[in-house]
Amino acid sequence: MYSPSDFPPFAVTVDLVVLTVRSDALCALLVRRGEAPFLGRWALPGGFVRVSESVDAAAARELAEETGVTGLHLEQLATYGEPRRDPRMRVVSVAYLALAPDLPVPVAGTDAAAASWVPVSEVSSLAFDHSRILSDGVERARAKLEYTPLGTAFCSAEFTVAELRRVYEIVWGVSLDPRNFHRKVTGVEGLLVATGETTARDGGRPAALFRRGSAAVLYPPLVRASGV
Amino acid sequence: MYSPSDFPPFAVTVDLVVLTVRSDALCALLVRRGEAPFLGRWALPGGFVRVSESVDAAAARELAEETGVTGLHLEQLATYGEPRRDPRMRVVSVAYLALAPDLPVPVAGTDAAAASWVPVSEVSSLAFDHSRILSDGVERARAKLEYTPLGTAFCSAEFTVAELRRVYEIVWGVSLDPRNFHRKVTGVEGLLVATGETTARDGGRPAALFRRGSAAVLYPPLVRASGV
DNA sequence: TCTCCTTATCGTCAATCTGACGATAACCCT
DNA sequence: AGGGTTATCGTCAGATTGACGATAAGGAGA
Repeated sequence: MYSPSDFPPFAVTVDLVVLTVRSDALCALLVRRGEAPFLGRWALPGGFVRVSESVDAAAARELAEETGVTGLHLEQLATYGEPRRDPRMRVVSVAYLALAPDLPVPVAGTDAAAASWVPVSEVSSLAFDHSRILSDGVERARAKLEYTPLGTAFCSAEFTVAELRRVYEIVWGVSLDPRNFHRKVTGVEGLLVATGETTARDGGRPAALFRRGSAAVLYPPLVRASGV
Repeated sequence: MYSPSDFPPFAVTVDLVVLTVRSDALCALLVRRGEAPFLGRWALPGGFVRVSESVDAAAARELAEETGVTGLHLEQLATYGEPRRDPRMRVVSVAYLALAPDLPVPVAGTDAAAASWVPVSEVSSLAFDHSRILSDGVERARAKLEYTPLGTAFCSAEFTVAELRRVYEIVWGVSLDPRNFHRKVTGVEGLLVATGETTARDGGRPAALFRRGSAAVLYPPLVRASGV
């Protein structure tokens, strides 16, 4: 199989689809490219995998560099390896999906130009094949909200049912019945852990605060395209 | 970001998790390594991505070479990039999952040593990190049977409800109620298209033959761990 | 040919789940 | 105190589910 002598050399990079929910929109973290090709164009944050570093570790490192935060949910999305996706050389890019709560500031990247949160609905054409990667990431996030507790990754450590519902509404682009959503979400085993505290962020009746539970899979799932 | 001059070189390979259902077991296609390291050990089929070829195309090519069949379902599984997964050099491997109906013969690979179908329950430790890749592939297949029409990829072009049920039973390792399975599966929109023909393969009442429909997602899904 | 065996397919029924939506509860503001 | 707002609980009819009975339609052997 492998023959160490004559393998064709590739560059391997990681690209990050970092999503958050802020100001009523699903936003992605984008950087503006500071060099050719695609100079001045928006792109996904990312960079080379180092020789002694695992690909996963490279993604975590880039994520920390870009957001200034560690501990975010990070998972592999897919690998993109068309021969001509980078005009300069053969680059295979492993894309990762990260979900973040509404972070204080976009954090200026260490190397990249200005980084900022852009609503995914307003993203036009990105550098390289990054538009494709972004939409794959968004679709993955949408799908995962159905059957995993990933929606909570968009919330801070403690959150209310209404905040979680807003996440679902914004990511899915639908509106959900607050009463049915409350019933379902509190009924899913291991999704939410009540802290016992309440909060009154909105003038209405104070809402109970929850922390994410230990469930890895939602059963029953929250189905998209339904009145929930 | 990218700086073409000083990128660290990697070898990029594809590894294939090819699954089929045969003789009452979920089986994977394995090859026996003909060279060091791991000489004589079982491994997943795979090989180098060529310079001018996309990663997806490399996977499809290797799959055709190994099985002698084209047109199988093939999807990206994940990418494995630990620094020391190959003792000789830095190799990043993009793994693919392929599902095949019970193919006539294991087909001797062009370059690899003998290939054969091995029940996944009997697979012990494979070369490299291939055990991990295989179990990721099996888990992906199990999960995808729930909400995609992928079970049909294990069947030939025309199949009966009972054949599809056997696929589910074997892959999930459970036993399903034939009556409820029949009701659900024929109730899912776009999953099955009746051919109008029947077959009597098993002594019992002849079963209607179906072809896979156009549905990409099963709604409602067939939930695992239930009496279906 | 008739009976039995096997598998396919259709029905039934109670328990559960779902979506729609009414009713309260508990806060804020004026 | 009254009105506005959000949270949470309840109710109810319709759909879905799992368990399982009943019937259909073939083959094998008596």
